[in-house]
Amino acid sequence: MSEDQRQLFYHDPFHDDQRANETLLSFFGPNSTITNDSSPSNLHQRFHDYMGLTHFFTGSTDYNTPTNTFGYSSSPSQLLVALEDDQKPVTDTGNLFGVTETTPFTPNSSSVRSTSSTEAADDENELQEGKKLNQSKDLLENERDISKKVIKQKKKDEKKKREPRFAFMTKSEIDHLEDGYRWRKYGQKAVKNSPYPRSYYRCTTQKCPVKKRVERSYQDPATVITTYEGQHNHHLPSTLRGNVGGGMMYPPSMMAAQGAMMTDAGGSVSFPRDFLAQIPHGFYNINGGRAGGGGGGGGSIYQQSNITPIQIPDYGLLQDMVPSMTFKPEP
DNA sequence: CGAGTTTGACCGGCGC
DNA sequence: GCGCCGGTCAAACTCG
Repeated sequence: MSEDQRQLFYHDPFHDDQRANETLLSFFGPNSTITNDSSPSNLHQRFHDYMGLTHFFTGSTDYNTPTNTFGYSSSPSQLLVALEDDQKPVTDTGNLFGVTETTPFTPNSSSVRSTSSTEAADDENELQEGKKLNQSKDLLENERDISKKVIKQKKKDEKKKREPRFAFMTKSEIDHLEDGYRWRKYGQKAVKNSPYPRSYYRCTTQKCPVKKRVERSYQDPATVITTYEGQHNHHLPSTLRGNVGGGMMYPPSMMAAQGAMMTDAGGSVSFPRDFLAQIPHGFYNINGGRAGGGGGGGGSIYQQSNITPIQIPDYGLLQDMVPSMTFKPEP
């Protein structure tokens, strides 16, 4: 790997701060070797490397797949790399976005209460009225204290056990890339050593725990680093960009690509569909704004999406890796 | 008027 | 203990 590559793939987007455990992974998986070699065998290898990540992406429920997490981009951008929370190879499936373990917390007051209620019963027989009042007062306070402590501890634990994260870099002029979900900005902070601020977004869907951070790389201002945290517990908002929640909206060229790949021998996976579905931002884009409005005829991804091809140093263009996709602009 | 954004304040974790 | 920093809150504001 060249130094450039290393920087591109292993640069901590958060400036190597305490989140050093967030490792930048190649979009094609940690073990993939990405070169400019676009020979069929190599592409096959790339594909399988990628599919490792794809399987990781694929959740058990529809809305937990990155397909839905990322939704459908309408921003002119291009995915560069993806990174994931842990350094370990991406092998687990379906847990990328945090999975399920968000157990709703209820302070353990029931046990506290049962204890206190028995004690209170004993007290009834043994203590005088005033004493009883004082004791129950104390008990109440104790209960409160315990609850507070439990809540504090729980919060601590929750912090330790951070939501899984997934981050990726895109080339985009737009900071906040459209991904099909609705986000509410709840904060913005200046980033140390960077002229560009970091924005904090929360999914606007009720009780959805997903957050995302968006910041521009100070090393490459054209690069936007997006970090998702948590897992959507709902489908894509159907009101957004037409019926995105309901079905795929591939451009004709992609459908063609899908067909081409699905007939490909040996592949047990429906590559283009899966692949495209996993692409977070910008490979195609229903845009230049709205899917519903765009309308119109077929054409290339570029034509439909404003995607500008970019050359990543030392890497092939992504369309080299995915030759079945119609990446060339139509004349 | 509701939904989303802005922005200063606040809080907790962490390193020194 | 103190200061720094990242993350979040919430009041004020904007926009459609």
